[in-house]
Amino acid sequence: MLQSKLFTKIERSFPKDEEALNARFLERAGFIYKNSAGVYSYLPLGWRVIKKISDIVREEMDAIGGQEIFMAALHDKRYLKATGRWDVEVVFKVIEGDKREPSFNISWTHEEVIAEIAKKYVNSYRDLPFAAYQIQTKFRNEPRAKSGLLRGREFLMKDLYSFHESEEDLSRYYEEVGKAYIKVFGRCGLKAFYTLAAGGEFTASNTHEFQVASEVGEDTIFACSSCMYAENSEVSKLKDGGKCPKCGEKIKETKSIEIGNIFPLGTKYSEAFNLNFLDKEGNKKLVVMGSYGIGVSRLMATAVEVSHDEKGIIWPEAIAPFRVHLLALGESSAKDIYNDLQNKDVEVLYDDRDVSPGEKLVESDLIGLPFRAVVSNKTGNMIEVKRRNEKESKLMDKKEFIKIVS
RNA sequence: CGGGCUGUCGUAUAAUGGUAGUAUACGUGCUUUGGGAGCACGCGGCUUGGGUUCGAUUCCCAGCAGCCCGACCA
Repeated sequence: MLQSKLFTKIERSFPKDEEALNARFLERAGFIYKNSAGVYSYLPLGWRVIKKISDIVREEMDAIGGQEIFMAALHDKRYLKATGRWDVEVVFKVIEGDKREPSFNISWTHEEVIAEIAKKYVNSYRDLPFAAYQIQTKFRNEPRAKSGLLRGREFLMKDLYSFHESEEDLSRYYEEVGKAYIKVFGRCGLKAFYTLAAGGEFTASNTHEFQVASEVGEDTIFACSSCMYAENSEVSKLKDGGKCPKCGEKIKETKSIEIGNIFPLGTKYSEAFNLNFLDKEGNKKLVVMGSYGIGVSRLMATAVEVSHDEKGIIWPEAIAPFRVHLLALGESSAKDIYNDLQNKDVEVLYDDRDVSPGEKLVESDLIGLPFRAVVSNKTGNMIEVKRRNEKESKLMDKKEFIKIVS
């Protein structure tokens, strides 16, 4: 993409009303736009990141048999009333000025909705197990939105739901999902702790969260960085400096950001919706469910929080909006290199604007693409290539450069 | 929802009870080109309502909005 065509621009200064680093960088560099507190729009650069993350999530969910769907965001009150969760909703009045009681909520989670859908198709043990997921906007009536994209009233979430004939089969799948989640976060450049936690609104049993160590996190965990096991301080009996119950290494107390969670739901929702099946012996049984979430937009913010320097973002390669930032300084042109990269399907942002070298370099650091390639009258026929996470640049010819970034 | 702080050109800021300034962005022209270039000209602003006052962007009250702390929470 030509940077001169990008409709967003980079601000000279940080927004005055944001303290959270993810919001400061992402807003200033034009990745996102704040419409209201905790309500953000994704602009071209930001949406590219979201798409990268979503694609990784899709690949890993598909790999464990998840079938992608897209459910309604407006939920009649009967759904949440069936499970006694109607008092925690974000309500929606269908007609403005309507004085009647609200009868719909806007989606904050989909256990009830998918349980009802599943009821239509599940009759026999032969129909189980299966899993379905979606990536969709979730709405939460947060008393206090904060920390940029980390806690919004509206956010993007991947939610996966699984259906089983027994607790044992749920456990099997639950672990499979846990492993897929570690893969997702790893591919996104994040080291996540597999963390024992409480179930909250969703289930009475213990659950697991995926936590990324960060000072700005809202959670406190006791974590073993040797085997990546952790326990949330809400439920843990571990101590800072104690021994990891899994591998015996030292436990450290740390603040962390929750970027995913997995819930063994049991039969709470299938009971509420009479989601039954007949087993091999012809006995009627309740379907056993699990639900599994990844905060897609929160993941983007987390990547910024854990990967940046004083000059800007340092995107993990797999989720960077582009792979290469190509800068033409001064009178020079990098049009031919740009075309070559595009022919090789290398995602490149070409700064072809008529602005000073300093401005291009500063803004390039802020945007934080993995590779910066500079062409100027100093480089001659060569290209100065620098990785965003390294200090030194290298001069190389076009052939070598294309080989490295392809 | 309780507490605190803050609302001034697009952005970031300054001053002021009596004509609101600077930087940057933007427009025009010329020069310039390796870490946010220079000159000239131009465009553009006091969150809303009430109160005090001859006069309020400024002081007071309330609302609204944003951020932070707490409670709550993916």
